[in-house]
Amino acid sequence: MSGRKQFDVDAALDRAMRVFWQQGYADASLDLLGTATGLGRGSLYGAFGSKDALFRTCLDRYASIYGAQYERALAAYPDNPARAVEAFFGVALDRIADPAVPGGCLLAQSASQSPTLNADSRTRVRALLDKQRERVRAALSIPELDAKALDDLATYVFAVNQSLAVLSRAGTTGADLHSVVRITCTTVAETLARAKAKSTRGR
Amino acid sequence: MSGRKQFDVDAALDRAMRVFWQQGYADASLDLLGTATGLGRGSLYGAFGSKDALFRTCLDRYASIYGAQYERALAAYPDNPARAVEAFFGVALDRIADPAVPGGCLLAQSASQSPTLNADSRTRVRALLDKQRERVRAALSIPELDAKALDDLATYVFAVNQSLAVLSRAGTTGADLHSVVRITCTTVAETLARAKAKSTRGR
DNA sequence: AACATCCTGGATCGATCGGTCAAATATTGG
DNA sequence: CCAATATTTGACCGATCGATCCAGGATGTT
Repeated sequence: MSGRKQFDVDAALDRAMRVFWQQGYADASLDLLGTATGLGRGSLYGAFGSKDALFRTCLDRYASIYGAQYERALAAYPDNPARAVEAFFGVALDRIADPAVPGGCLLAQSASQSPTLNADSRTRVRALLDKQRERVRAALSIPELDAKALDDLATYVFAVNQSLAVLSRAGTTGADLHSVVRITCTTVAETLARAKAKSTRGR
Repeated sequence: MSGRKQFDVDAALDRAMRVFWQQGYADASLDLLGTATGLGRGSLYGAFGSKDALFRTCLDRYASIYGAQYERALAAYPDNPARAVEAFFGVALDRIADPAVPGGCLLAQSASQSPTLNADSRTRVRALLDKQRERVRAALSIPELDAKALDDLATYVFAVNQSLAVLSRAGTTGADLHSVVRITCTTVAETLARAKAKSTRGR
């Protein structure tokens, strides 16, 4: 046995992830990926199998990194779902405003380009997004809210979060995004308060 | 003089528009466009100049068709902005549910792929979207709402509308989209009511 | 030091892209 | 019915794509 790995796989994945993130799947050519990672085509294929497989690995890495951030934010206020959602959006806004990483959201833009993706990648994107929505749903769950209302509210928060990424890519200013979040958070807080009030009244 | 136009330009534009709409700019190849319109490459270039120019013409056509629908909906309830917004979303939901046209929204997905577009096309997309947002702003304008709150609310409605298109492309069900719209409309109605109440109180 | 093993970089493949051009076709004016 | 003119067609171009392959180099064991 000999000839061990001669490059840092994680570092290369980070670079590749950013290329996909910034360019989208189709416009992330192997040349770009190779330049960004400092690897030749042969190395990329040897290490990851194919462009599709590399993409999926990057998706997982992205979901792992930012999914954990979302989870932390949602868990920060276990007794106050409205505040938790606020923190959730804060993660997205911070990431979007961070000049060190590309704009938007890798998952969101992958989803928007879904029809042109490989079937496997499309499935993976869907699964990762569903997981994110489920996290929001769990954080919003309070006894006073029935299942249908909970699903709707989670879908709503999830939808707005997706739109933040898309809008920022389209050129919407950070101030406008904050406005959207502010209104959304108000809606969530009021919806929850209304559910509680109704529950108390009906008791 | 002789040799007049031998094909229906509008019909060809309709076909081309749907190809861009369904495939996105990059994946709408000239072969696909040619097959869809029944025209050869030479004809396309003779009539429209370039792929970019054809795309922009399709953008304008799209904005003209659906912009008019949005405008009609918003104007249907001149004294009730909340109802107007409801009608506005109704147009989007109907179009998304219509099996006769591709899913999503040509402008929304063009915006989401903005970074890979030609600079001219990108500018055009931005302009058309700004126009749409301005329409919403005008419909929401009531004396009791100050400029900042009006801008924020218009941005919010605009953002949710964009997200509907993106989400539907990503596989979100029509029922979920309706839920998002319902919550959003409630928010708009309450925001407007709150502004009116505050204005009366402060008088 | 010599060997076996794997990684690396670059040449190369077939396919497809947007765009161009000349020959063939269709239409209109005389 | 013929000639003039514009349009349509399909072959073709250079560029770029994802993917493959192989010779050469780096690495760790013996």
